[in-house]
Amino acid sequence: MVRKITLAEIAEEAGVSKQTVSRVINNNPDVAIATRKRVQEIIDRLDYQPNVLARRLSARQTFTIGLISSNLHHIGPRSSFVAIDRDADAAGYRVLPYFLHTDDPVDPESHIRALMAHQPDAIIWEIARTWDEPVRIESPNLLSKIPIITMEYNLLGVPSVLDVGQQESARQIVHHLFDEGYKHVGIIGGPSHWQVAKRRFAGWREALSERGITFDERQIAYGDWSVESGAKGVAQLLDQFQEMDAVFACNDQMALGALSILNERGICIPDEMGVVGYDDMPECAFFWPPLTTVHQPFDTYGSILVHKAIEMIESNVKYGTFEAPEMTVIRPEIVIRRSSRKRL
Amino acid sequence: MVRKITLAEIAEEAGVSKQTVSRVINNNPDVAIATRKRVQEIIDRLDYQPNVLARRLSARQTFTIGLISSNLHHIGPRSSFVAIDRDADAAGYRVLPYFLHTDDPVDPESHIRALMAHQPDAIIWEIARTWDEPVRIESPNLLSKIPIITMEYNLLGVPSVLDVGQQESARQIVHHLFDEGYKHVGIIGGPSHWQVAKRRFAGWREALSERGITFDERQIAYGDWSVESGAKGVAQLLDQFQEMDAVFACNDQMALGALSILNERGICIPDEMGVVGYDDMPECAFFWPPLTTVHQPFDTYGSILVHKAIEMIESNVKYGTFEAPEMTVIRPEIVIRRSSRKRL
DNA sequence: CTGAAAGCGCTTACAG
DNA sequence: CTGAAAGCGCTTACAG
Repeated sequence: MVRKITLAEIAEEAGVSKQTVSRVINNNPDVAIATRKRVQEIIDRLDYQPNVLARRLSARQTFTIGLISSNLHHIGPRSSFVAIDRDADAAGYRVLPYFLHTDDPVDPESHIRALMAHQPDAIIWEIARTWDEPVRIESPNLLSKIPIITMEYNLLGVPSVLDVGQQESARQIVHHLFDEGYKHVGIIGGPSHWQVAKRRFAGWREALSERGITFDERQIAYGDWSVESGAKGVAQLLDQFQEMDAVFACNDQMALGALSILNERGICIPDEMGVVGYDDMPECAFFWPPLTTVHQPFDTYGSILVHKAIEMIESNVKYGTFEAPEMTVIRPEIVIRRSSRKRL
Repeated sequence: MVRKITLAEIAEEAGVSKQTVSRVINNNPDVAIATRKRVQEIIDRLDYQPNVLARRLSARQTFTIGLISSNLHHIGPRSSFVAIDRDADAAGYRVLPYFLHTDDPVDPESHIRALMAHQPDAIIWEIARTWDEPVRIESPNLLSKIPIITMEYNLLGVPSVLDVGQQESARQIVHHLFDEGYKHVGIIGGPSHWQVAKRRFAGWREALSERGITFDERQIAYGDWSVESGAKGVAQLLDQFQEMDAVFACNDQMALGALSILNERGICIPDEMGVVGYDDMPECAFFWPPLTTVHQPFDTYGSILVHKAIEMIESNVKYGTFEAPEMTVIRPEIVIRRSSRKRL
């Protein structure tokens, strides 16, 4: 391996001390203009690039934000991640992502510990998983050192900085179906260990009960968020819940699967069957027919997470202490398209 | 900020030298069993986690692979990235991703230089962009130190390790349309600074010329890969190329946009109009009607890139030199679904 | 405005 | 099997 140029060599070449070179690369104003110019020229000529590892090791801060995130194949984690990465970059931080590649049970402590070894200034926990028993991070070592924040639900004993009204918007979209004149609303739920799946399911149940409808097991199918599972789910519902005239798929992908089966069987949407989804992925407006859904501003979620994390980091650097910022509340709105317009 | 436990403290506590602790955490066999046990117990009790930065700074290797990638909103870069991250993890490497968030012109040298500051063991350049004039990495400093590989096209003067037959499969899918009896095939192309867009376009043109068809500007619309642009593109084609009876959208998203407009206008697919896409994203089989497309094994692309990179890293570590591995050739296959089955 | 010294937390030869 | 010394490439007080 070819050796890389070091700060010491620049200092030597310029006939100054290492600190002076350090000041130049860090834009410290306490350098004479002539000195700065001479050093900078040598840096440029030798194509010198400071070693980030060394810099991070010796400095107080690494300007790094750890992120523990779900699989990027899902629109939510993906869109939030893109926003997190972009906004962190713009603020002078690097994101250190740690992606979970399976849907297996996760052990938050071990993941956070692994990330901690990289000395991030803060950690964002972006996994929407739920556990049968409450899970909290126990090790005080882990909690006290740097800010750790979560997306929504206070699962880990760490502050959640963002409250998304999943249940409320699910409730609203189901009410919308009733308002349109549909009577028998089935649901294709998400995997039950996802917190968001539970919330959306609860919203459906709440709307039913507000309409005085008795809860019925036949109205329920479960998917795994995938298109295939939405297709299977609607087929199962058509079979076991024959009076069904509308279906709430708990994400847009599953709604697409449902649309496909319904179209295939010649069931007319929205006249004979209403279909609604959740997320408002960019494709929704181009489904056949265009899909009514709940719009989630994932981009905003990501931005909020980064900015709260940075806020906490800066407090930590300045005062040696940090506290949870105020929780931001977001209420996703429903977007009505043709798939649910029975009255038209 | 609370202090973190260091190797020195473990050594002190255990009454051994730092090297011995180092040997324990690195699973070096040259440690007496009793010593190892005692040290390990203290490590566990104090919840010690070695500082990755310090380790990387002093060791020869960082076990890090730099990645320069396009926006993850596109299925290709995203799926490949997931595979790269997963396979690198499995092999004991961390991926250091650097995502481009805009579609603006990029300067490869500056991106590679920025990544280099993190001391990766190799770099994967995963941007499919093209430049008007040939772009090569000039700085010998950049090229000689660590392996840098690209996805396909030898854009940068660095080895490309994967050859995907984009043009050939585009050609095949257009021939498939002719075989089904379609006569007038329009195209919705991708942005022209994407290498893959050029290749797919060339495949379309090649098929036309093989069928003895004269090239006609009215048959062409350009999109930007998005669903919206596919919708606009097909509307434009319907307008300017009225005899059109089939359309090749250069990715599935744009094909979805096209399907939407065609359905909207009551044009029957596949009888009156054939539609084909490119990529075979998981949703394709559930479009209305299900979409004929070219299947790209993005997952495999990612795996190949990682494994070639690791191969080169290991050669570099062992022999202090590396060379470009053999290029792997992949020929994506077409997947025929209903959107193009005129003969049915 | 500039520099000599110490230190960040590890690993690498080398010696025994 | 174990350890004293030097070093990775920077930054941080501190002194002048």
